[in-house]
Amino acid sequence: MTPDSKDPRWLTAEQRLAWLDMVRVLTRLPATLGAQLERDAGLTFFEYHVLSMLSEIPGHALRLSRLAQLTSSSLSRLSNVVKRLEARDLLRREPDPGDGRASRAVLTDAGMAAVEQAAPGHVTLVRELVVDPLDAKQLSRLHAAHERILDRLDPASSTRPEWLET
Amino acid sequence: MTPDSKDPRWLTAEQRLAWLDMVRVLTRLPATLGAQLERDAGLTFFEYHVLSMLSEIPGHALRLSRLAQLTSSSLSRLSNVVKRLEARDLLRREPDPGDGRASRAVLTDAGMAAVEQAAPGHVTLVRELVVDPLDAKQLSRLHAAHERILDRLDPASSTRPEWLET
DNA sequence: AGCGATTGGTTCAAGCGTCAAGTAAATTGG
DNA sequence: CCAATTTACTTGACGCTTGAACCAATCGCT
Repeated sequence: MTPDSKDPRWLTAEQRLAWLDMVRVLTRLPATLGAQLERDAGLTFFEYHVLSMLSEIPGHALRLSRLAQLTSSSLSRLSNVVKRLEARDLLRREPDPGDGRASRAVLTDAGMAAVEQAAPGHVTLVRELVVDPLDAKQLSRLHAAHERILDRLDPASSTRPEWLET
Repeated sequence: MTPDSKDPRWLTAEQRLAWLDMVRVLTRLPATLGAQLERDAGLTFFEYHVLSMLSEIPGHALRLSRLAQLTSSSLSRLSNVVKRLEARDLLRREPDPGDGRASRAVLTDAGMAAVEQAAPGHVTLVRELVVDPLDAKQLSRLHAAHERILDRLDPASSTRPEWLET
C-alpha cells in the first residue's frame, strides 16, 4: 500500500516510469527525425511539416492563420518560415481573395518536388522507429491513447487537418 | 485491396492517421508543459528536466557529459544552460575529483527548492493531459509502446537514468 | 454609417540552440 | 614514455523562435 497513491501531487511508481519514458520519446523522436530531414533534404522538421500540409490539401493553398494552427506554431514563427521558404521558391504568398487582411501560402512546383523528394526517406525512418516495432494492434492502441491525450491538449481539434476522415 | 500496402515508401491509411496524431502530440505536449513551467516557475522544460535529474540522483551531482545524455542534449547546449542556472544559483559546477577534464553539476539548496516548488504544478498538468485520460491498462500499454520505440531510438539505453529500477 | 474591438499578418530585439573551432586533460600505442 | 588520438567541456558566430509592438482590414454594435 503506497500511502500517497491518491495524492494528486505525485505519480505512482508505474505512472512515473511511463511518464519518464514518454519524455524520452518526446525529446528524442523529433530530434532524430529532424536530423534526418536536415541531412537528406535540407529541411527542418517544421519546414517539412508546413510543406507537407500544403501538399496534402486540395489546391495546395492555405491561409497562414490556418496553417499556423495545423502546425501548432505561432503566427510569428510561421511568418518567418514562410518568408524563408518563399525565398527558396518552395512556396509563394498570395493575398486571400475573400479577406483583405489574409494571405494564403501556395505550394510551388518546386515545393511539391521537395516534399516528394524528402518524403520517402522520412517515411522510412518513421516506419523504422515507430511503425515497425509495433504490431497493428499495438499501433492502433497507441493511436487511441494519442486521441485521448489530444482531447485534452486540443479539445477544439483546431490542429486537426480537415481533409482527414477518421 | 490497397495496391501499395506493402510498399515501404508509404504508410497504410491507419498507420498514417496514427502517425499524424502522434506528431500532434509530439509538438503540442512539450509546448503545453513548457508554457506552464515557464509561467509558474520561470523554468524551461529543458531547465526543469536538468534540475529534476539532479534532484533525483543520490548526491544531487552528475558529470555534465552524463547529464547531457540523460537529457538528450548536446554538451554545448547543456554547457550554456548550466552556465545560466549557475548564474541563478540553482546549481554549481565542481571539478570532478576523478577526472581533471570533467565537471560535475551539483544542485544547490535553492535549486532543490525550485524543483520542489515547480514539481506539483507540473505533475498536475501531466496527470491532466496524459495520466488521467488513460486507465491503468492503457497507460501501461502506452508505456510498452514507448519502450519499443526507445529500443530503436536509443538501443544502448544511454539516456535511461541508472537509478530507475524497471 | 461610424467607432471600437478583433483578427491577420509582419517586424524587431532579445534569448536560446547549433555547429565548428578551440583548449585542456586523459588514454592509447609504438 | 612520448606522440597521436580521444574525451570533456567552453566559446563564438550564426540562425531560429519568441514576445511585444505595430499596421491594416474587417467585424460588431448602435
